Formats: sequence, structure tokens, C-alpha cells
Amino acid sequence: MNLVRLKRRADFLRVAKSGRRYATPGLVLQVAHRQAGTFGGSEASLGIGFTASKKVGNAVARNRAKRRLRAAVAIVMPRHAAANRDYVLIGRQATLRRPFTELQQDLLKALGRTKSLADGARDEP
RNA sequence: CCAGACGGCUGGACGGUCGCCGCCAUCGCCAUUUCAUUUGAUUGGGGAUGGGGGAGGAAAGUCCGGGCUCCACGAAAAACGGUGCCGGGUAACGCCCGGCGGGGGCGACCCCAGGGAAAGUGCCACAGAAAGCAAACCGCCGGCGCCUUCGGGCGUGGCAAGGGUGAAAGGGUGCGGUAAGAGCGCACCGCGCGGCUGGUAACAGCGGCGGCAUGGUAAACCCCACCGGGAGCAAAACCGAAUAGGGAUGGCGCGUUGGGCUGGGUUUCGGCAUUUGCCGUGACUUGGCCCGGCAGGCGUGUUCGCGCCGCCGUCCGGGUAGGUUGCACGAGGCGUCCGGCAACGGGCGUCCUAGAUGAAUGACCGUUCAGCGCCGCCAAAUAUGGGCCGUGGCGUGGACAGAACCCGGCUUACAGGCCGUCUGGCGCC
RNA sequence: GCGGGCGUAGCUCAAUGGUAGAGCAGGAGCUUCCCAAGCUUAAGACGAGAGUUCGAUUCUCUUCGCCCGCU
Repeated sequence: MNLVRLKRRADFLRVAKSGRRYATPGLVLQVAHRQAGTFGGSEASLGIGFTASKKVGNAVARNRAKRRLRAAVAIVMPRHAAANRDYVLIGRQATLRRPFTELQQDLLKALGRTKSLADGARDEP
């Protein structure tokens, strides 16, 4: 399984419009099934995008929120996230101060509530 | 030592672990274009290892000024916007430097949109008699007239000192003068006019004349002088998928009927010609295009109805998504010498120093360095408490904030630290 | 990147450079057996800092916050 970064505004809009959504104290997760052949590859893949609005804070705070989300994704997603989906993680103000282990728990919980856990990988990290 | 003014620098250090974004080298993997065809070179994607690089003084706000790119354009004026003491610096500026004038501070020093109010218009609330044109509310006053309770009152006149209102009342202070007063006279100050001297100038100084005429407001309209074409790297250039539409071209297909235009074939008659034939004319037949009717097909809709009318392939151009360039050598940094009070300019030497694009520099740990808090020790002191300096232990502990085409300024945010110059005060020698 | 607008009482909005006003809400009182409605009454604000002016919510500059448009 390979991870693909979502980088186009159209991708973010599509996920926000058509996907499931779940909010935790540390982050907001949006998930959408990806259309067949969107990226052409036959093997299993998933797309991940990160975003943080101006409400999180200034540029330093927004970049920091997205960095923490990337770090949590690098630990949790490869084992626990279902493939052939696009994920968008939205940073919140609490993303900056929340302990990192709890941030990982938030991500895992959000995956479960959006029915996006990978098969056979439901044990704790 | 305390309090303060100004200018400049800095924006933690070292090590370890795990990570991020470009670049270079080497080595695998996947796909594939082109060239030669054991296979290699080339192109694209992704990976491993090693090497090297990777945010700021404000990168910020976007308040000004430029470079650069594209568009427009004969010049000027008008309109609109901006700037506004003088001189200099600069690519340019609303910036900077040096002066001048005004204001504040004991002082070092700081602040000022600081042209024009005798070109015109508007406004100046409340109060006040009066707010711009000269007037007189309470008042002051010699003479004359009348009245009188002999204190004075009224009228006629003269005046603006004093009172009062106001932010501001048609120069201010003092002396003289007068019935009382008044630039009425004089001195000083202010103002205006013209002169001399110094200064590039703003302006300053000196002496003369006038005798007050000219209230304030231009960050009210306005006048004068100067400056300004517009848009912005999401500019702009190049490459360019799929779909739809446009053009060219090949193949196949192209109902029926009426009319019009036009082309081909067969042929009648006439004319010309030596023959093939040419011209005109009529008949039959066969295509193309246009208009109309009927029929048909496709799409949509419950129906009425509405819309469209060839299909397939190849090529061409415009152009969207996307990509590449623009894009990191520049009004560049550092050092030094020269000119200049300075801003800055010039010469020489030397260095290359971020290029991301949902956007890279971070996280954790240890040691350390300032700082801060608490507790002690030494010293000082008549004593107690507190503070300063030195020193020990423990704890705490690093701000504001992230390049987005580039540069010069301004403004704003910021834990703190360091250096230099200067001012005022206290103490000691 | 470019441009526009708005900050006034707890809320929604007014106001030529001259004492900031209205409606609703909240407080007190009157009225009623009680409540509502009604009547009376007092309190309450110019986002912040400078400047111009005799005087600033208004004019100018800086700054903070919010909203909107184009690309």
C-alpha cells in the first residue's frame, strides 16, 4: 500500500462534499471512497491531505498543527487505515497542545467511527 | 553609585536520537519514447546509501517608492490622486542626512503635514452689546440745556481706560498726555514696507520708515508649485491530455414530393466547318446545393410538445486541466583605502549565500549560559528588619514570529542580553 | 496578490465639527388580589493611541478586530 498526498484544492473539496466526517478534540477527520481509476494504479492506495484554517492561529501555529498531524499519520495510518479511500485531516486549536499519545488515540477513534479501519488491524497500536 | 538621553550589535551554545525539503554522486526497481537491435544508450517515475546546503530583524502589516513583465499610447492641457520650510543623498520615495523656524525639557536631547488667509467662498455653537463690519451692555467724562429732596438725575455730545462674556473683542507693556480718553506722543516688544550685511537657500542680524491697516480656520472648499499611463509573477513565455466545438481530407451512407439554381450523359432540329467537332434550341435521363411539405431516426418528457439530423477514420489550428521556464549574480554581502560634517559616493580585493508550491528548519533527551524565584553564607552596620555587591544550593527557564518574483524605506510585534557616547544628581579622592 | 466596507448603550440602528438619541432588553416605582399590558423614573456607549482645531463620534495618521469582492 502506498500513501499519496492530496495537494489539489479540488481533492479537498471532493472529500469534504462527499465523505464521512468525525470530530475529536484533537482533530477532524473526513473520509471519502476514491473513484476507481482516479490515480490509475491497480494496487491498493490511499490519499491523505492536511489542512488548518486561520482559526488555528498564525502561520507558525498552522504549520505546527499540520506537522503534528503528519507525525501521527505516519505512525497510525499504514497499519490501521483502510485502503482505496481519501482522508483529510483538519487541524484545530487543540491540535497544538494535545499530548501526542492522545492525538494518536483521536485519530484511531476517528478511523473507527468513520468505518475506515483496515481489516485485521483492530488491535491497539 | 543612582536616574536618564541617544546610537549600534545580538535574537542562545554544544552533543545525541528520530524526522522534513531541494541539489550532487553511486547502485538497484518499475514503466516507456527514440536510436542502433545478444543487449546497450536515452526518457520518465519511485527507492536505498553517501556527501553537501536549507528562514528573519522584523520573513509580518501591505502604508509608500522602484526593478521586471504584459497591455495601452502623438504631445500638452483638463480631471482625479498625492506631496508641501531650505539644501543635499538616491534608481526612486511620503525615506534618509545636514541646516532653518516653532514648541517641550534643568540638561543630554526630543517633537512638528512647517507653502498661501490684503484671489474668492464657507464656518466660528453656547455665552456676549458686538464674532468680522466696525460697533457700545455695564461704564467714564469737561461744556451746554432742563429738573433737583442739592447727594445727583435726564437730555445733547465726547470716549473705549476699567468691568463682564468668550478659545478669540481691530496690537501688548510702561510713561506722558487729557474733561475723560485714544499710537494722540514717546520707549521697548510685535506687525508691515523698503534697505544694508552674512548665508547656495530657508533664514538671521543691523539700522530706517509707517503708526496698526491685516482675527482664526486651508488634517473646510480652494489657490500655487512639483510628481503620477494601467495592471500585476495568479504578470508573462513555452509545451500541452481527455471531452465538446471549428477547419481540411478519405471511405461508407444519403426516403418521397413540389419549386429554383447548377453540372454530366444520350439525342431532335437549325447554323458554321474538309472530318473529329463547335454554337444555339427542344426532349429524355442522372447527380450536387438551397427553400418548402410529408415521412423517418435520435434525445428528453406522463401527454401535448420541444431540441438535433449523416456515421467512422486521419490530420491541422486555437485552447482548458496540468507541466516547464520566469526563479535566485543582485541598486548583492564582507574587508580596506579615498572624498564628504553626514546621508552617501568612488576605487581595489574577496565571497556566492534558501528556492518551497496544501508550501520544507521540527520534536525529544542530556550538559551548559544569561535571566527570574526561594533558602543560606561572607562582608557592611550601634542594633532589628529590608535592600545592593560577592558567593553556595534547589527550582524555573529562552520572546515576536516562517521566505513565496526581487530590492529600498516606513509602521507594528518582541523574553531578554551586550557595547559605545553623552546629560543631571549624590558620595569619595 | 489587488480592492472595498464597518466598529456608537446588553442587542438592533441614528446623529452638519458644538451637551450623543430612538426602539427592545434589564433596574426601581405606580397600577392590579396576582401576572401581563400600560404609565413614570434613573442608570448605561462613540474599538485603541497620537495629531489638527477654541472644541473631534465626525477631519488626518497609526494600530487592533470583523465582514465582503476580484484573481
